[in-house]
Amino acid sequence: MATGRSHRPATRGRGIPEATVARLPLYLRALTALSERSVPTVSSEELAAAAGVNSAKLRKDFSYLGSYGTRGVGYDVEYLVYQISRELGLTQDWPVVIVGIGNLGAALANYGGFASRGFRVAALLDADAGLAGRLVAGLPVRHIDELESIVADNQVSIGVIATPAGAAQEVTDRLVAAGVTSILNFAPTVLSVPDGVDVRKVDLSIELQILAFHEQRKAGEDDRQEPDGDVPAVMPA
Amino acid sequence: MATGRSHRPATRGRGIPEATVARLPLYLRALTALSERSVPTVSSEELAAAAGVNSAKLRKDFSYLGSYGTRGVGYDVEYLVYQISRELGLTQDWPVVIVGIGNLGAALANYGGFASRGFRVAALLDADAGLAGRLVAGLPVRHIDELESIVADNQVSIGVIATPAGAAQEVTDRLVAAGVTSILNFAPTVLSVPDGVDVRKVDLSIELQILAFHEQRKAGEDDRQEPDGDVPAVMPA
DNA sequence: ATGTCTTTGTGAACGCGTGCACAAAGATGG
DNA sequence: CCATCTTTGTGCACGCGTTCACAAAGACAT
Ligand SMILES: NC(=O)c1ccc[n+]([C@@H]2O[C@H](COP(=O)([O-])OP(=O)(O)OC[C@H]3O[C@@H](n4cnc5c(N)ncnc54)[C@H](O)[C@@H]3O)[C@@H](O)[C@H]2O)c1
Ligand SMILES: NC(=O)c1ccc[n+]([C@@H]2O[C@H](COP(=O)([O-])OP(=O)(O)OC[C@H]3O[C@@H](n4cnc5c(N)ncnc54)[C@H](O)[C@@H]3O)[C@@H](O)[C@H]2O)c1
Repeated sequence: MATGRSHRPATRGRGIPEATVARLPLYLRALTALSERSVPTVSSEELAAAAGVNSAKLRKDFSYLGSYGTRGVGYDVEYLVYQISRELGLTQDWPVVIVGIGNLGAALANYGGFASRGFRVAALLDADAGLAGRLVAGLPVRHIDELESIVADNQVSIGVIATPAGAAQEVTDRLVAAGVTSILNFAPTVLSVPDGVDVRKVDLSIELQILAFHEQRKAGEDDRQEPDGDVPAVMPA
Repeated sequence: MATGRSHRPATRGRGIPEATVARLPLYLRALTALSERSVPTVSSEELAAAAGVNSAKLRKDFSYLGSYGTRGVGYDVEYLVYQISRELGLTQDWPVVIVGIGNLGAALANYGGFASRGFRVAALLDADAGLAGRLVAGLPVRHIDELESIVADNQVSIGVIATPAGAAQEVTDRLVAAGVTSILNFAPTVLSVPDGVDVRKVDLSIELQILAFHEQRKAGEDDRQEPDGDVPAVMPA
């Protein structure tokens, strides 16, 4: 596994910073709303406000894509929608499989935001044979044993995992072996994958704990109840 | 709104870096698993592997909490679980309300990971009068008009929004007015809140788009089908 | 054509986060 | 009590991301 750090001039032609990539969908959403209202152009200031970011940041982000603005006027909404869509790869169709059709998996299957951006649910998979054939969001749940053939037949490259944590690594291994190279993981586990496979995780529990941390700090600034004292002396040997 | 940037020595006493805070729940999860297996101590190397991070990073993270390790041995699992829990504010109970009990909201209500870390669902709220009284995960859905009294009576400081995007800002305003100061938002919208209120968002659609970007780049490295040429000339005036 | 006014695109400075590499701490064995 | 060996805690350097601030580009009016 070559680290490949030596060359790579930080920011180059196709080299869009990760932080910028993460914001492009945000801009796209704001632009789509403007497009639906038939707004022809927006300034970086307006668009930044709509997306909830700093305008200088937005301009720098766009500068990585090229010079698509017109000074004194702003950005052409339709053109920018197209450019960002193309950059994100949304001009093509992305078949997705969802594995684990329980509470969360079913909610995801019903989620309209999937189809709206070129993501098509190719199949719903579950290990529970009792679920097989049942319709969820208009699609039949299929047995996990069909995973390999479904991924191959539909050229699925993105998998969503909504199984219990204990099954997530096994499912991941099967997805990767079948040819999936991007995984969105909702199970609270660290997944290990080979190089070349991307994993992103969504973890509700972590988000809540981060909120709790800040919440506690806010409260502590007023109360200042226990500076340090009452820590149970559970010190190790 | 004072920016308050001038002083603030980057990292101080209670000043734990945000990136570290975001990793503490990860460490806590790994440590809890070790605790259940009655493992007494772990080295930074082992724990880092379990949490999927670099061991130096883990040690630096812990150094912000204090010196809880023993050189030559490692960290005492139970003690560390306690320290991290305390730091995250998980030694106390956090009542939470979930607003919008549709597909996603119901899945969240059913999620076991909530209660497991001191988060208690105080109420489920929905605007649909038809849902009122119906049991979801053992709790009755209550009408959104009860929001203010429920938040006040239960001292709720954390709210979860799972309504459609169009309703999210209005719900946010009501939550904030009622006293909620932390919001976890699942609706695909930018929320504006007053200073002192924290918002974290979970956005499935954005995650998928980020995956698609990298997926496209991977494919492009082999194919290199369209270098630039066939871009429709939709250039603005 | 010329001037004014708006807004982009970016150079530069700064701060945060990451990871290396190592000195010091302390456990453990003789 | 000393030597050895493991593992922590952290100084340091580096790179990424953010923000400021401004020159230049260009629209638009006269
Ligand atoms: N429900 C939530 O709001 C929520 C929130 C955050 C995270 N999560 C996580 O998402 C995951 C799913 O949550 P849920 O509430 O839907 O659980 P669930 O128990 O309702 O559903 C899990 C589904 O996965 C299936 N499954 C189990 N093993 C499988 C395997 N090896 N292959 C394929 N399918 C398998 C089960 O048959 C079941 O249908 C869990 O890891 C949970 O921790 C859930
Ligand atoms: N389902 C998913 O997997 C998923 C994934 C990502 C994001 N989201 C987002 O989460 C939100 C909910 O998704 P869903 O699939 O559960 O939708 P849903 O339509 O099933 O549920 C929405 C619920 O909110 C209630 N509601 C509407 N207006 C309200 C108001 N003003 N106050 C209180 N309740 C109100 C509705 O009565 C309904 O019960 C949406 O914004 C969606 O974009 C959903």
